[in-house]
Amino acid sequence: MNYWLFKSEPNEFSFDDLLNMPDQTEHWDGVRNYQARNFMRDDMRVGDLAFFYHSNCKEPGIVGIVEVAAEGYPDFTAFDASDPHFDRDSDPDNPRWFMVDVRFVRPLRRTITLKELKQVAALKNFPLVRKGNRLSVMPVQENEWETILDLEERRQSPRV
DNA sequence: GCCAACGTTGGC
DNA sequence: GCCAACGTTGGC
Repeated sequence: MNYWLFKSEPNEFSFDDLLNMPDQTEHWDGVRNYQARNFMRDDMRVGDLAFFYHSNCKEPGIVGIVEVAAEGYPDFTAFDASDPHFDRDSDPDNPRWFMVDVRFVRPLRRTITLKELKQVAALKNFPLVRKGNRLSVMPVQENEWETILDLEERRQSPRV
């Protein structure tokens, strides 16, 4: 089993939006980055757990946990000329972009902010906290996953 | 294959 | 709203 992190802008699609979807599940469409695509197409398995991260908002941070509910399959929004993520070069017979389905698991007890994550020595190599990072889907190492869950139980920025 | 130009991401 | 950092594109 692997761990992941999904970024989303809450004014586009928030963790609460996922909670309100039928079956609390939604496809993760619109990823147009090859590295992120490869994770979804090749590496994610049903039951993998992931953090849900709110980006480009007032308080960027991890707000909840989701699970992979369906493994990689073609992102059909790439074939829809009316969709903002349309890609005329993605051939339905040889799709360029893939997505998975994610299902709501639980909210965190509190938002773990990017600011806080950046202060944790054990997360030094976590791609999310590295300067200029733009990956919207990324792996989380098991020790990083546990470090972050430990932070959840604390009231404020710890020294790790 | 190099790299400048461009568009996008996303924190601040 | 600004802008640094990044990935992609396309001319050569």
